Formats: sequence, structure tokens, C-alpha cells
Amino acid sequence: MKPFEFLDGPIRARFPELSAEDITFAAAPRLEVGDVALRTFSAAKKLGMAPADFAKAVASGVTFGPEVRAVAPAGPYLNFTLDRGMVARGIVSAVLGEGGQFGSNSSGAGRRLLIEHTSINPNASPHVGRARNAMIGDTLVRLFRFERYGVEVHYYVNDMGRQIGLLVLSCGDPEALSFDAMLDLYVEANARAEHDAAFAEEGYRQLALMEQGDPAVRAKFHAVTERCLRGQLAVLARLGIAYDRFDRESNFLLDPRLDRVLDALREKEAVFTDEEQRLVVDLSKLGHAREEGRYFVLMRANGSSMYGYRDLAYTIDKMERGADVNLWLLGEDHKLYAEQQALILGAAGIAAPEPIYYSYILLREGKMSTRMGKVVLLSDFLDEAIRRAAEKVDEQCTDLAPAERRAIAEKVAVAAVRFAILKIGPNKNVTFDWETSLSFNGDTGPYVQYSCARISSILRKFGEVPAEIAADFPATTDAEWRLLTHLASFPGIVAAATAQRACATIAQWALESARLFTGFYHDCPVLTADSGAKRIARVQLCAATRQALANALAILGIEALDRM
RNA sequence: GCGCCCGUAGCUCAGUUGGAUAGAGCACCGGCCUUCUAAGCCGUAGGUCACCGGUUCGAGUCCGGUCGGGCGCGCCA
Repeated sequence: MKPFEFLDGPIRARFPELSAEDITFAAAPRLEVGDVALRTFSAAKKLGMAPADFAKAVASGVTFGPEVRAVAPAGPYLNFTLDRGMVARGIVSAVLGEGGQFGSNSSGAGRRLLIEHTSINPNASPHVGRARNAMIGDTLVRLFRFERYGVEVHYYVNDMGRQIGLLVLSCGDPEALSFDAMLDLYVEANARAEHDAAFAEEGYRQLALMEQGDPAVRAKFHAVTERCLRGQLAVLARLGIAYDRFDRESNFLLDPRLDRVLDALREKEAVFTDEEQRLVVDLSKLGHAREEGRYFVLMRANGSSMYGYRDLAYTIDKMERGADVNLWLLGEDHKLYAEQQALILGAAGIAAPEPIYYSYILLREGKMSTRMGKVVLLSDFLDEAIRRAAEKVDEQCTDLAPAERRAIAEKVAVAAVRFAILKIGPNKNVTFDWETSLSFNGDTGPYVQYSCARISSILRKFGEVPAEIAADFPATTDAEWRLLTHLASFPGIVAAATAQRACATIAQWALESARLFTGFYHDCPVLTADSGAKRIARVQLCAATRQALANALAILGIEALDRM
């Protein structure tokens, strides 16, 4: 959707040297100055003119269509006063016409994308810090699906750790245990291993047996990790997060495809056996410039493989699936590691996935730690959110049945939790705070949902929204205009988010939409508008706003509500 | 020590990739529910965009340095 094509076309017809990128429109600083502004800097530079001269040349030398009422140069800026109704009509038609597709640029049509995200160690319940990975990952999945990519979501199951070995020793039949009981056992086993050397040793022995392929041990590991994984997925599912494939680390032991990598490393003399009999890669031979992180251990002296070695096989496996785009969502602590993996695979001519990093959510006391018990568990966080949302819904929606109220409370809670995380840029260290992240007021998911509910309420009272959009669309007040031009910016926001693999701008866009809608809501009565034509135009604008908001919220994994 | 990320209002964060007078929310203070849902709105107040220098018509945004915070540099995964 190009809302200002009627400006851009005539200018380029008069100055054929210019391309679309040279002509960028922005909101004028104040609506008294104009309805939309053109920054002339880049166009003027291309033409070798002074910006102010270019602005004057456009104002006096370009003939615009009926949409343009006035053109006013202001130094290097050019302010246009428009026939708002004509422009508004185009925007509302586009939104309502495209419906659930509005905002999509279909940039992924016919393309496949593979993404790996979350991949929490089985012995841990997801906490808020880790959940940042899952929520960002899941939102990227939704964003790329919205752009019509064929997306496959992978979860790497780290079923090879010593901690799993300890769990295997401690629990009988894992199916007889709850996930929480399993986690308690893990903490217990870990504590015991601290002072009981024989027990710790036995954990390593289990791991060795696992690696050697002992069928009984493998079955036991599988049963334990399966139980844990189900527990984790149940928590993540409450936030609407799901996966297509689960890739078990134990399936990538001694993978024959790694021979190709080892051969390539040997050829470049980048791999050697050190004085302690470990198999080590010297990354300096592969272009790694610094001493830090120069050596990467593949195998221990006893011949067992390191995590990073198995991960190479897993990455090869993912890359061989033939997706057009491969994404790998990682905490910032994995930056060097991902670079090392890419260098090693690169030596064998294998491309590595495109990493996407996010920073940690910290507590006021410091970093979250499962072992130290310094965590906010995702399930507790969500429970508290539902409790608070239910209080509000119970006092607000007294006419609804308890089950309906409960369903709304759960959706509000998901909105609060997801939005609180997603609205923040991923490379920002966030200090977690219960009150801020569970607030339903202000810049929050529930606030956006609330705007949707208000619109739905108007639409319910109005009845069927007419499909026909009037030629002289009478939605021309400042509040209506601000809202309309903002709605029109959505496809561009989606395109940028897709290109940057970042979703915070979608959340920011939704917030601004909700704010602008609220401004409209207060300034412009819909049901009691002073003319029939205005009533229809406004209800159509309401429907368009709801549609655009619902599309944005869907990308964020949040449901637009009709009641709350 | 070396590398990467971050530093914007008392607090939590935006800032459309270098453009007109730096914006929201929370908290504080003062208003608004016989009027489409007050999970809302309006108003007051709050800023040396960490600091120093540079690049240019123009810098919160780009470059260099300093200070402060986070992360990484494992026979962990």
C-alpha cells in the first residue's frame, strides 16, 4: 500500500532522475503546517540542487491531482495540504479489502524459513529470562508466516548433559512424576553431587554409556527428557508458543557428516591434538583474529564429544533441510560461540544459520539463576497475571458467565506478559519488575486490547458495517487523519520488522494505534455523529482500525478481544 | 586485559536508520463517568540525550576517546 503515490508520481514525472527511495514522506510537525511533509534533502542532493530550491521548484513546477489542495515550501521541507477525504477513502478501502492480510507485503511467498528458538535445558522450568527467547522466537515465526514464508520451527533438545545423567540416577519411573517433582529431584541430585563424589562420578558414567549407545541407558535418558520436555511445552503453550520439530542432541553423536568438516579442518591445518590429548580447533587458521576464543575443543581426551561438536552436526542437519532462510535465536552470551561455529562450518564450505541475539532480563539483585533459586518462573508469572486480570474482569464483565470471564482473563494475562517483553528492543538489558510488567494500564498489551474491545462495542451497537465506501469519505478531522495515516504506515512497519528480524516496532506501532484511536474515540462520536454519512464513515474507520490492530496483535501472539 | 551490547525525564522504555520545537507510560499533583467500556481522557511538572572531541547545511542517531553497566573469552550445555 502506497498512500502517497499521488504525490510521488507527479514529482518523479517532472524529475525523472529521482527514484522512489529519494522521496520520503513524513508527518508534518504540526497539522496546521500541512497534512503530510516531504523531506527534500536526498532528492535535492541527487539533483545537485539546494534543498530549499528543490522544494520551491516542486511547489511551482509540478502539477498534482485533485488530492492535493495546497503545496507550501518551508525551507528544505515541502508541506502538502490534502483532500483528506479522498486519501482516507483509499486507506480504509485498502484495510477492509485486505482484511486479515492487511499489512502483509507477501515478501516470503514461495520461500521457506527454518528457525530454531527456545531450546531450554530439559532440567529447568522456563523462567522469564529464558522466555524472552521463546516469545521473540514465536513472534518472529508469526511475523514471517504473516509475510507468507513457509516456516518450520525447531526446538533443540539438549538430552546429553551430566545433569540428565544425575536425574536418571535419581528418579525411578519418570512418568510417575510431575514436572515440578522432577525439577525438585534435579535440584536435590545436583546438591548431592556437590559433596558425594561417587554419585557425581556415576552421573558422568551414565553420560558415557549414553554416548556409547547403551540401549537401556538411552531409553532411560529418553524417558526422563521426554517427561521434562512435556512439562516445559505445557508452560510455553499457555503463551501460545508451539514448535514443529524436536531435534534431540543424542541423535547427532558421531554423525558421519562431521568427517567432511574434520577433513576440511585438517586440510587447513586448523585442527590438532593438544598435549592433554584433546581434539582442538585453532580458529586463527580460519580467520579468527583475537587470542580470546581462539581454541575450540571438539573432543575430550577420552574420546567423548563436546556439546559444540554435536552442535556442528545439528547445524549441518538444519542447513540440509534446504530452507531459504535459516534463523537461530540466541542469548547474547552465545555470540562468540556462534561465531566459532560459523568459522568451523565455513571451513568446510557450509553456511551457518543467521544468528539473532537478545540480551538478558535481570533482576534487581542481578542475573537470574535457576541453581541459586533467583528466578521468576514463567508459570508463576503467568498465574499472577491471570489472578490480577481475573479480579478486573470479574468486576467489569458481571453479565458474563464465569467460564467466559476466566477465558478473557487468561487472554489479558497473555497479552500483558507477551507485550511487556516484546515491546522492548531485544538487545536491551531489561530489569524485571513485577509491578511494571504486570500492569494493565498505560503502554501495555491490555491497553491495546481495550481499544479493540471498545471498537467491538461500537460495532455491536451499530450492526452490519456497510461494504460500500463513499466517494466523498467524510472522515477529515485531525484525530481521524492522524489515525488514518498511521494505519497506512503498517505495511512499511511490517516490512522493516521482517528485514531486521525484530518485532518490537510492531508492538510500538500497535500502542500508537491504540493511542490515536482513543483520541479519535474522544473527539469523534460515531453512533451519534451529526450526519448519516459521517456515522457510516466513522464506523468504517472503526472497523479498519480494529482489523489493523488485530493483525498487529496476531503477530505478537495476542488476541484482539471483543469484551473485557 | 581483549571482544560484543547498552547508557535518553525520579523509574521503565520509544525515537520511522542523519532532518522542523527529543516522545510515551509509571510514579507525583490538579481535573473529567445521567454522553459509543474510566483497563480511559485532559492538564501541571519533570531533559546538559553519561562525558569530551570530531564529521556537516544539520547529530539522541555516524566516527574516535573517557567513564559507568551487562555479557563472553571452560574437558558446561
